[in-house]
Amino acid sequence: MDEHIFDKLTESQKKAVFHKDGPLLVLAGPGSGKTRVITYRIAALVESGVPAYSICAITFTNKAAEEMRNRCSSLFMASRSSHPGFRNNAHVSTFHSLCVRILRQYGEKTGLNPNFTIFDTADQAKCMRQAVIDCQLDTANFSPARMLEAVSALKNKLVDPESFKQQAYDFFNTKLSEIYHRYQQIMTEFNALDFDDLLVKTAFLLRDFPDVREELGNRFRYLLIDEYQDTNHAQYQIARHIVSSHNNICATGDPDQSIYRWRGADIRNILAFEQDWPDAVIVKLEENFRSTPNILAPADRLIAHNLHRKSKILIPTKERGNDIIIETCEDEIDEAANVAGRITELVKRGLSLRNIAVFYRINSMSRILEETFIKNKIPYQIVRGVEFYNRKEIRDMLGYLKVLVNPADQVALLRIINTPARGIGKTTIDKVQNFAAKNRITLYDAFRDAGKIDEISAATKAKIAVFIKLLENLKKDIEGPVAPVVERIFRESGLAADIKEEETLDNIEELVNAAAAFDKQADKPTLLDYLQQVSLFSDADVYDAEADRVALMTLHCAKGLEFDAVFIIGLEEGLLPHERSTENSDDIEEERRLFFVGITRAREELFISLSQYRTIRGQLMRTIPSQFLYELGIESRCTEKPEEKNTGNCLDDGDYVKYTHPAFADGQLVRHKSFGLGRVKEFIDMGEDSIVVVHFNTGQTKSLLVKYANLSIP
DNA sequence: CATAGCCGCCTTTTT
DNA sequence: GGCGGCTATG
Repeated sequence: MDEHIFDKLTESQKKAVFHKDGPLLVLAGPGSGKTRVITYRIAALVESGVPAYSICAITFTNKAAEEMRNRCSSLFMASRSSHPGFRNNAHVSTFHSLCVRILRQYGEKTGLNPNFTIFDTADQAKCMRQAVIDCQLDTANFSPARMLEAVSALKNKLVDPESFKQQAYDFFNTKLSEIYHRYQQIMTEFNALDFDDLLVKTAFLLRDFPDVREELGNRFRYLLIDEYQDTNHAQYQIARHIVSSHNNICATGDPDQSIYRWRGADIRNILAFEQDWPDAVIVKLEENFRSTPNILAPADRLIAHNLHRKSKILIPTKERGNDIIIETCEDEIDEAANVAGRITELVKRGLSLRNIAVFYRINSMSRILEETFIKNKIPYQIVRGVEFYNRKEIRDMLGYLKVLVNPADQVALLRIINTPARGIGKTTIDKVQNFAAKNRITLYDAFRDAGKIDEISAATKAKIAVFIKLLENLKKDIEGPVAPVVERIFRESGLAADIKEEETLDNIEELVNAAAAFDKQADKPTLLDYLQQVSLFSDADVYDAEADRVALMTLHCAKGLEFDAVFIIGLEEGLLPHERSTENSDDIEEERRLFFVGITRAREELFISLSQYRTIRGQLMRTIPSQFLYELGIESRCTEKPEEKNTGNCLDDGDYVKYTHPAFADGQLVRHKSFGLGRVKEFIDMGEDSIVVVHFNTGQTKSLLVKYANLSIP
């Protein structure tokens, strides 16, 4: 490989890229080239004689993995010496994909059937519902979603049902431990794993089987982990086990960009790296190559408001650019129109749509944008959760495939048993389920033996027999490439005949295309591999960065991406920070990091907006500007909007707004020196003279001038 | 047993 | 506002 490939790296980047063996932590701010360091480090390792197949790189999303694989191969393409097979040999994937691989190979040691299905949130909810009912509890008090959240938190900390039972001290936790236990039982019966199980089972496998640990350590001599700040405890343990024999771990991350605490991400992983690996070399990347100083400085001021944080320097390398523009709009419709107008303007100035993105806090905010963009003929793509694989026809189709591969998957079986309608209704299913429970067999086997169930009429038995026959026939030819199998099953299952709308058909076609793409990249495609991969696929992975369309996505999805122009909308209390995160300061800090991540995606232009009114759940609400706006520390001029119609869209009728006074949200807890604790009843936004009405615990209600009241947030 | 329509539930972020 | 589950009706 030509030496000059590495020439464009900075000195500190080189230090990380050419680091020899042993633990290495790359602490780096946004836009400093972390991911680039990993890619080049893979190249440098191979260059120094390390076989590519002994390198394992972990990324946060499948999309990032795909990109890294591509970048690696183009790096090698650019070099004079070729490294054939490199692309296929280095393992680049997410933690979850790696775990599937490990479990498929070694899982049987723990009694795991390798044909397992991976359950998504909807499947999980069905099982959890059953678990709660089986524990004789009410799904109203123990809502399945809540229970799943609690169980997930336990799994992320690697707490199994048995050890949790030991530490469950009160009523709720005792019940939770029963539910957790039952839920895992059900999952085992169905031969299914949820997302968390993939990590948990792998971590325990590595913990309990030194031979597996050793084999994996030999297989992967180098482990590189990107976005280390967002790893959870289970992932941390897996990483530790893999490198236990050689300590060749390289992690990159930025504590200020940790935005997945709610999902179990443990920021301590990155903070304690030096304690975990005392001989670790730390490389800091402090230069930012992405954003203009006009964007970086406010981002820096914002994040400085986080108290639980090691401060670090962000050195801009770009020339001065345009200031951030903050705009106050009438309502969300006005806000969307404003974004559309701005985008039209940017395009006129020569920016291409693929370099523009709009970020928001919650998915539901995309709807108005979508409608507005259609009206204004602005091409866009929404990078959104699960969407595609959540469609009914897709789930039905996958249901058939799953049952064929894993007949124990009862959730899938129940889905397809009467889809399309074949005269097997609830009553019959109940009878068969009872039979299955009584004889301790799977539901699938119970259906196969339905002839033995007396309560079922002969006519229904015949229908069941037809169904079972259908499945056996479908199963006959499922070897080889997946796409033809999907197509055949679509026809023969009767789903095809049942389709009424054009769009549904298009979706199925897209599924077949996805299967064809899978066939193409797999050495030896199997239906099982396909299903296990499809379950890990999501929204962000479908995002096409090459397409000339504006990208719309949540702030969480924006991680790792960058654009010339960025819009962040909905800077309102309750939305950003989100109301569910306003209870404790740790949550607020995470919201602030989220905003920080959004801001630092912008290369040149950044537009931030808020609406004075917003319709939430059908109710028109007056909003309060987000506290984060003040924390940017900018004096913001409300500029004219492109399609100018002066309707008092700017605070204080337009001219000059200085974001210095704090805003209070309704219901917010505050403390006053003499009145003590109270809750905000109302906040009247009048700039410097804003009034806050507080109902104090003493029973009194007071209207206070914010600038004199000196309220603190407890 | 199938279907339609209604009611009540939840609604942050995602692998 | 959207979905899942339940009920009433054919």
